[in-house]
Amino acid sequence: MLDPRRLLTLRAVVRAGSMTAAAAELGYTPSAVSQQVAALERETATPLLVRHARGVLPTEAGALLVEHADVVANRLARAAEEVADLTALRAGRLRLASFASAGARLLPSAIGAFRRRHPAVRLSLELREPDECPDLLRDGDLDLAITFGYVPGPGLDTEGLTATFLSDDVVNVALPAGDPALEGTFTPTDEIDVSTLRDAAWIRDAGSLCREQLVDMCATAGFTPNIAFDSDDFPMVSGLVESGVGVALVPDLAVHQMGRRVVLRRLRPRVVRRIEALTLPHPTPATAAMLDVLRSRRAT
Amino acid sequence: MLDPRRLLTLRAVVRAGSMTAAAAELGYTPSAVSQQVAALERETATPLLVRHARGVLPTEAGALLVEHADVVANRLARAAEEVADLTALRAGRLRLASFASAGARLLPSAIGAFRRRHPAVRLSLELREPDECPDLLRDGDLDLAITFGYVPGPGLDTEGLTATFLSDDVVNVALPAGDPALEGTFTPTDEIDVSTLRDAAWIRDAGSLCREQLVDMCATAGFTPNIAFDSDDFPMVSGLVESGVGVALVPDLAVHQMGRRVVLRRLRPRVVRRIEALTLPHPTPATAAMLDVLRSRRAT
DNA sequence: CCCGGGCTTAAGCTGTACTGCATGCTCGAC
DNA sequence: GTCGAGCATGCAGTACAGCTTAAGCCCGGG
Repeated sequence: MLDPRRLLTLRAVVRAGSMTAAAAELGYTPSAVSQQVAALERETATPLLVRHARGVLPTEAGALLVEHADVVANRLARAAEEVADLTALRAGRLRLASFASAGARLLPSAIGAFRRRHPAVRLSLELREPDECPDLLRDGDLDLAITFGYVPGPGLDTEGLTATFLSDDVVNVALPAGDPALEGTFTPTDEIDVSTLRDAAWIRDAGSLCREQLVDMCATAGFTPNIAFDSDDFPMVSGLVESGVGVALVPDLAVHQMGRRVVLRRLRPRVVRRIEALTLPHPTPATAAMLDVLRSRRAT
Repeated sequence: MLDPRRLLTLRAVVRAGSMTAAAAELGYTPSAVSQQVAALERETATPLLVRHARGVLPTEAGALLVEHADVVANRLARAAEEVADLTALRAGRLRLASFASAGARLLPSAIGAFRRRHPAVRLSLELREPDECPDLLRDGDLDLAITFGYVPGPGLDTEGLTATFLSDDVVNVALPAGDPALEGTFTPTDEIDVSTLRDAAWIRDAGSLCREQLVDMCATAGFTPNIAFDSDDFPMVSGLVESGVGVALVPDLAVHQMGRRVVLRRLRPRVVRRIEALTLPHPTPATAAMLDVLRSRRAT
């Protein structure tokens, strides 16, 4: 493989028509350029220039090398330019992940704002459970993940990652509408003590964190929940609750997926999902920009 | 424009998966590689690698640069390879020039032999008068020229060029077939003294060297020729001679273009066109190969 | 808790490659 | 013919880029 440095000086020489002119362009002395070309001719064991009284002309081999040098030079210039585009957010990509209910409720408006500000950045979003995200981030398969962790609760292993608090998602319990007076209301009015639900049958969200959370919460209250059903779909959970199969935990973000014949109550002690944005500690420009957007939404 | 050297080490690092492995491949210490990458990150003001416990992974910018580096590396390899092809005559071109009669008689078999030996070399041939060729060669517009110079005569200005003798082309005088006994013979048998032609009308080859040569020759013999006609076409010259318009100088190489009703005689003093191959002093491989072919033909 | 693999940093050295200058060459002008 | 301008080149000296060495740090695993 030829020395690219020398190839580029050959290119400058041929374009300028003389070593002296090329040297002036490159900020060198003619002697330096001459030595570079001589070195390249040694490398290729081929004369590349024919020396004239008033400059030089390329041989066939020289002209061939200049063509390649043009491509190389263009690539080097484009490479620098594209990296600049990346940092200026005139290009690039942002790979997002989020859990389902945030993807549906929280992200769309943020994504819209981001796209208006940086239309050239390609966005992608995949649905991921919070506990999958840290490894995906660490492996470089993801740029930003919207996750949650239950409070109280163990939280995620975010070693080596940066977590940005976004909001708290309060968890309710969904009850079948036994009292006709409550039908049609989605606003959680009264609180209900967890221990009250000691004997209830539970319909459980199938997400791995939610599964554990239910068991942990009940253990704290001193009992083991009776799991009647696992489902990963809130409309279905809603149907099961309405049919009287059991009760279910439903965070605020998923409330809109509940049917009309379900009653929601706050829990006591209060259970919250802490929603965070997870990133690598040195975020890419696009990632940082999205964090800005998310933080600004939080304020409003 | 980025430093291509550093770009290529970045490529090696990403391909190897770690700086240490890349260093081993490149024959450097890990420290050297680390410094190169750090320099590139400074140049681009962008992190290019994310450091892990067991190696490194490229950031988006890093991956982008590696793509460009791949192209650069391929080009550098191809460039070296194609230059090697050129010197090994597996590629390249050979631009020939010759005067008309050599192009028709002397070159075809040489070109055939060359093509059999080096089929990958692209050949081109243009018709040029000898006095045009030195400048074309010096300007790099030509690789090899078949030329002639009259002996005795001034010869060409071949300063800075290399001339390879190929053959001597003896010049005859073409006379109208006044004697019916001579009709139908093309073999120049007897000689004729130039001074004998003092009063003849001349049909002159229009080629610049031939025009002068006729005048010079006659001046040496002590008279000025009476030019009746200039033509650049030997069949036409032949016709004019046959019609009795005048006499003409016809070298051996053009004899086959003469009609049947023309008589040819050697001149005294003998006039010869010295046929040479003209090249630059450091011929390209293809040019050298063609010189070999021409020299070997000369021997046979 | 220690160990090992890997990246980084600082310091020092080496070799590449640039400068400066003298030389040789060609061409054009006087 | 002589001289000067413009250009390429070679040599000696030098400076700096980039390498090595050595030490340190971080992280993950036994």
